[in-house]
Amino acid sequence: MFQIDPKQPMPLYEQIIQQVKEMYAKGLLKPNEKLPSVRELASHMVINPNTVSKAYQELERQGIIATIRGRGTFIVKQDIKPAPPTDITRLKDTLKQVVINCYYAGYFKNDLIEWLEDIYTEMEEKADED
Amino acid sequence: MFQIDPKQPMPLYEQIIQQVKEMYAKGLLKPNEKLPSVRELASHMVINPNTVSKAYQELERQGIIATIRGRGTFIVKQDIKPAPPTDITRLKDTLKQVVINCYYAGYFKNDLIEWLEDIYTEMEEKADED
Amino acid sequence: MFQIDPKQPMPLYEQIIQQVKEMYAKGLLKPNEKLPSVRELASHMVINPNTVSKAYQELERQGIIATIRGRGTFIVKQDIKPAPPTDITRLKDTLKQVVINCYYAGYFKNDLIEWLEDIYTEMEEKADED
Amino acid sequence: MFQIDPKQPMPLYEQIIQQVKEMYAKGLLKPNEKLPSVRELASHMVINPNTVSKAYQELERQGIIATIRGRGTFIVKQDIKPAPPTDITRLKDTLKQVVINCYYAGYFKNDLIEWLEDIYTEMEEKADED
DNA sequence: GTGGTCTAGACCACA
DNA sequence: GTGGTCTAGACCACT
Repeated sequence: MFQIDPKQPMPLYEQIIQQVKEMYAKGLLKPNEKLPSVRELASHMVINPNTVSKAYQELERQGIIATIRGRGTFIVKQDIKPAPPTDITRLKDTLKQVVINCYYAGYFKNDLIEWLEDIYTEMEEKADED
Repeated sequence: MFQIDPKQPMPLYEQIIQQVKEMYAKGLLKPNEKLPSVRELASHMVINPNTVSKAYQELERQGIIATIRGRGTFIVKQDIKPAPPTDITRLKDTLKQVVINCYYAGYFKNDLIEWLEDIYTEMEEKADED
Repeated sequence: MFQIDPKQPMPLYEQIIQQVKEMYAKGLLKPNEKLPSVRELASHMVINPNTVSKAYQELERQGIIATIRGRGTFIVKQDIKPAPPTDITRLKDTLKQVVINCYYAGYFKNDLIEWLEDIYTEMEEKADED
Repeated sequence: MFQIDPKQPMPLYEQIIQQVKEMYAKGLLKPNEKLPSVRELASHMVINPNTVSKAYQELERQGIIATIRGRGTFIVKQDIKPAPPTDITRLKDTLKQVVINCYYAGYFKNDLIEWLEDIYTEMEEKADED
């Protein structure tokens, strides 16, 4: 279900967060769907339960999921709210960094737009499969 | 000249690296141009010389700059070499994360393409000013 | 385990790098084996942790070891990839310098070949002990 | 005549030393032959005279050259004296490092022996040309 | 516990 | 003047 790699620079708990968000964006996780429990996921991924717990807490803080005591953790229906300008600036900055590093790798505007198309196509395909 | 912000999550030395790469990509730094000395830049930025030194060493490792002993550090002419596939995968992954986080912020394909256009326009403008 | 000598002209951190590479080449360090922690090695060698850290970071950059966050650093399985021509030229140059300095010390081709034999014999012996 | 590269890690003055020693070993410089003056060589190489001076001083210390006041600097006839054991250990260590770094570059005993043959062949050829 | 970052300040080699 | 190395000691993020 989830794929994480401890050797990657991104923290494990953040890899989990990204995966959940990605799966929701792709439609692989629907609102009200139940997520695996912390212990279940941790043992399945062979990582520390605290790490999974931290990911879930952060996801809950972001309003992506909600835990109901004694029942489990569930995906929450997202109402897209306009993000604070700080976040948008951060996103643009990250994008700019990608652009610059692509420059040094020999990839330019058209390549990046193509990559974007690919990513969105992949997301929609997954969504249609359901 | 350089602008860094200690409050940002990105390490100071990496902010410097990004700035140098950005300035070169924009044409604000030309090959063979001398960079400020480690001490100079450090005192100007009010940070520790070691931090600047670390940034310069990493830039040298990436082949962006070269140090000539006792003389200083200089921008190196870039021959754009095809990046290893690992790096390209990393770049694509970073882009995918931006896409997903944009999804939650209510920005989609067209917005991102527009942002890309803006970034490239900004880069070319700077390059033309010389 | 490791032996370093602060009196030698080679920087401490590079001595560590060489030792790790030597031990791996000799088979004394196996893939996936854990290296001592930065603090552990530093206190054992009576040097500053930063120095060990620098050595480990450079080894990671060279793909010899990998760090897993919060877990430690581990030897990585080496896939011997053809080195860039620049590196080979550097190796040949270093070898040439050895030859020249041997000339002045009164040692010539046969002596050097004998030394090479000795070095390779030593490496294989260690490898067989496992 | 001499070729030096300020971007290489070896100090300029040591590059000069190595070149002189190499040329003597190859027979391109004969005993009693006059070397260019410090200022001459410095202006020809576009480097600081102090750097050339330092190289010459070190060469003189090693007994490779001798300066006669008012006359110039001359190559000294080498009587090969047995090197102190410390130096031999250092040479062997350097050789071992080359071996280890060759290991990671995918070159092994036979390759190194071949390289050695090449270097000695090159030296003898030059010597015969005179 | 692990490694990563940063500071302050020292000393050295090189040009 | 330049950058490189090393120390001592602090703080942080991650597991």
